[in-house]
Amino acid sequence: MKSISKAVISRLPRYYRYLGELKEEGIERISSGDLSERMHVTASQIRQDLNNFGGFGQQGYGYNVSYLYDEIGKILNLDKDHSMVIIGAGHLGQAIANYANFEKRGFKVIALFDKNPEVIGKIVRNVEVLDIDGLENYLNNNKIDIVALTLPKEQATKIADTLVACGIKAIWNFAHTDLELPDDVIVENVHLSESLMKLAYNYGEIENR
Amino acid sequence: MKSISKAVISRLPRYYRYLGELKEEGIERISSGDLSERMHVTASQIRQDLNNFGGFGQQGYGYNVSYLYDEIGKILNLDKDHSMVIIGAGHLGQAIANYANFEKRGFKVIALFDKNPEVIGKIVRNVEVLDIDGLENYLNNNKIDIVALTLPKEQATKIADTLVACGIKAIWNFAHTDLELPDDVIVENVHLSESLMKLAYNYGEIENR
DNA sequence: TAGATTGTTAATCGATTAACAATC
DNA sequence: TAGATTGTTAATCGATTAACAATC
Repeated sequence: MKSISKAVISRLPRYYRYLGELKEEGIERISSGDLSERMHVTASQIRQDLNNFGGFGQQGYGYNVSYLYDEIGKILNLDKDHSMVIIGAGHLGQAIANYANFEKRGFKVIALFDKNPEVIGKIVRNVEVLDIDGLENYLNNNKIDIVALTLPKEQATKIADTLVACGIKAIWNFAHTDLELPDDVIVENVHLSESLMKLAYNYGEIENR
Repeated sequence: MKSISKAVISRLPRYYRYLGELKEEGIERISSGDLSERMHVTASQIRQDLNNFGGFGQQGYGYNVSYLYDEIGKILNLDKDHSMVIIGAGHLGQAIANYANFEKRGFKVIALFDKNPEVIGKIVRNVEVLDIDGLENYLNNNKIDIVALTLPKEQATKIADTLVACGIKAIWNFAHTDLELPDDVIVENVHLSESLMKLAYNYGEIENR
C-alpha cells in the first residue's frame, strides 16, 4: 500500500470538522462542489484526497454526510479510545485536560504529572495531579497511548527519553524544541511561538502594501 | 517584489530557533551543510530559503550566526514591539499570558478579557482581566496589534466581527472554527484538536506496520 | 432516460533537490 | 593561492488542478 502524503493527512481533520457541522445542520448529502465552496478549497482536491482511502461517494449523488464523517473518523482512529497522560500541570496542561471535546473523540486524560508540590494532589477535571517522581512506575503499570508534554524545553528533552524507555509511541509536544527520538515514536509538535512569529510576519506584510 | 511562499515563511521561525541555540552555545559561524545536519533538512533548502531575502552568507565562510539571527528576526518583525490582547481568560488564555518568552520577542500582553465575573478583576502576570463588555471601547482607545482568541467557537465568531469593526488586523485564533473575515485581516489558526487527530492517525499507522 | 457528479487520468504548477560557477 | 562554501540556475519530484469518461 502506497503511503498517504502528509499534506493529505493534515487536511483530513478539517474535512471531519466541516462534515460534523453539516451533520449538525441536518444536511444529509453534499457534493464535492458544494463542500469546496464552504471550505474554500477546490472540488478536485476534495475528490483526490478522499480517493486515497476509497470511493466514498456516488456518481450523480455526491457524498452521504453521515457516512463520510464516520469513515474519516475511522481513518483518523477516532473510533478507538486513546488514553492520555499530561506531563506539566501548568495552565497549558490544565487547558488540555479541561477540553471536553477531546473526550468526545475518544481521548481520555487519565493522569497529570508535575514536580511542583503546590499542584501535586490537585484535582483537574476528576483527574489527580501526580508527582513526577512516580512517572516511570506509573507508565510501566498502565497502558498509555499518548503523552502530552506541556513543560519547559529543558525538562521536556529528558522526560521524552524516559517516555521512550517506557515504550510510549506517541508524544504531543508543546515544548519549544524538537525532540530527537527513534523513528517508531511519533511526535506531533505544537510550537506556539512559531505560530505567533508567522502571524507577526504576515501582518507586517499587509501593513507594507 | 515577488511574494515569498508560505512554505518558506513557515520554516523561518525554526531557523530562528536553531540560530538562537547556536548563539547560546557560543558558535560564531555555521555553514548550510552543518546547519542542515542539525535541523534534518537539506543544505540546498536552507540556502534557497535564505536567498529569498538576500545574501546573508559569504562564500568559503558560511553564515555569521549572530548576524543571520538578527536578520531573520527583522524579517519576522521581531525587532518591533507588538501589543496583544487576549480574549478568554481560561487556562489557555492564561497560559499564553504567562509565557515569558513571548515578551522577550516583543509581544506584550496588555489586557485580558472575559465575561465570567469570577475571573474579571483577577491579575495575571501584572495584567488585569477586564469585562468583555468594555472590549469595543478599549480597542477604540488603545493601539492593539494582535488579538488572541482563546474562547469557545460560538463566541469567537461574533467577537471576531467586533474586532474587525474596530480595525484589528491580526488575530491568533485558538477557537475550533475558521473565521471568515476580510482579506486584509490576518488570521493564524491554532487548531489543537486537529493536531491531536493527526497524531492519532500517525501512531495508528505505526502500529499497523 | 437525462442530468449530475464521482473517480481517475493527464496537465500544470510549485517546491525541493542537485549541480556548479562565482567568489571569499 | 587553494579550499570551502555560497548564490543561483537547472533538473527532479510531488502536489494541485483540470478534464472527462464512467456511472448512478
